[in-house]
Amino acid sequence: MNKKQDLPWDNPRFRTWIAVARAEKAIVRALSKSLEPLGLKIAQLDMLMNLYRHPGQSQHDLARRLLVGRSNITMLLPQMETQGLVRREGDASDKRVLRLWLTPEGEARLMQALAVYTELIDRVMAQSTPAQCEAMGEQMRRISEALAES
Amino acid sequence: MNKKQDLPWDNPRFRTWIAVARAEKAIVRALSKSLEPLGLKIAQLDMLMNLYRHPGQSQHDLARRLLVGRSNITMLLPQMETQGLVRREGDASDKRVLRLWLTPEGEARLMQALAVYTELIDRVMAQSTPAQCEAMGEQMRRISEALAES
DNA sequence: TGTTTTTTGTTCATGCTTGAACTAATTTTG
DNA sequence: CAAAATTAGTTCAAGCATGAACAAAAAACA
Repeated sequence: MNKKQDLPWDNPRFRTWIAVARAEKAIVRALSKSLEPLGLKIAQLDMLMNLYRHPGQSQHDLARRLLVGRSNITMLLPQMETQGLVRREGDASDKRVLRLWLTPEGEARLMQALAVYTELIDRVMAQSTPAQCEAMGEQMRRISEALAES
Repeated sequence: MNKKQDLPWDNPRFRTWIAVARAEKAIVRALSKSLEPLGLKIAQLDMLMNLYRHPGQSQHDLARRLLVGRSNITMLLPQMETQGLVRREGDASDKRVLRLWLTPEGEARLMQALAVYTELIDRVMAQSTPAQCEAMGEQMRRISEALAES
């Protein structure tokens, strides 16, 4: 009945999760700092990326894709519009929904930010081979699926 | 000059990072929900875990280990003391530092929470072999190191 | 058609985290 | 030893994310 053997620190899966959480936090901090000169926050960059890939989507869809609440989008959008990065337009056939598009300015800023972003990620993951990265990404996607089902 | 080839979505490392970030967010949400019945937030559990492994450490050390600001510790501690989970005591030889210990109650609560925690992690990572987990953890630790150096 | 239910977006109060400014204690330096 | 610099912890205001309550619009239903 050695209690220590039951502690999660001896559990490989648990130790891995701790490492993931710490690395994620460190990357987020580093990315925040790197984006500062561009006048962008991570949440804003996430929005820009999503709007680039899914132009004209509604606020509801955007919230779902970003895994945030709808109110979050509402609170964030005015800043983006003020900066001239995003354009918001009412849907013709459904007066409830507002559809979102990147402005040319928004797309340009996104490209600048992506350069910074990929530089950081490439640097940070440089010590893993592409195959190792691919394997890791696959495991992570399985985790997301496992949690989405429940 | 195909612009698309420069986009990060085609970059394996970048795609891996996106998967990591999404999985991390999903796990954090799930863990939050699971801890609710125990009356613990994740930040509090992190504190308990750290105090279990490093009893008597100062608030400054704790903040550094948790990768949070010192003020964060100051703001969080009163709740923990009120709940009777943590004991705070002035250092004899240095009147600036306050040292922290788990109470028996705190240790008991920690053990309950760890059971919930490991159950979640084990379930979520069940589709990866221990070897795969170990490899992933190793890569993540390398990332943390890469960021700590810079 | 008229009533109920669902959906979209907003508002607002709450809680968490942060960083800057501050006090007190300690260490370093001249 | 005295002055300056550093360190530990606190306070406070600001920024963000969240969820509940709400209004308007649309869809489902009878």
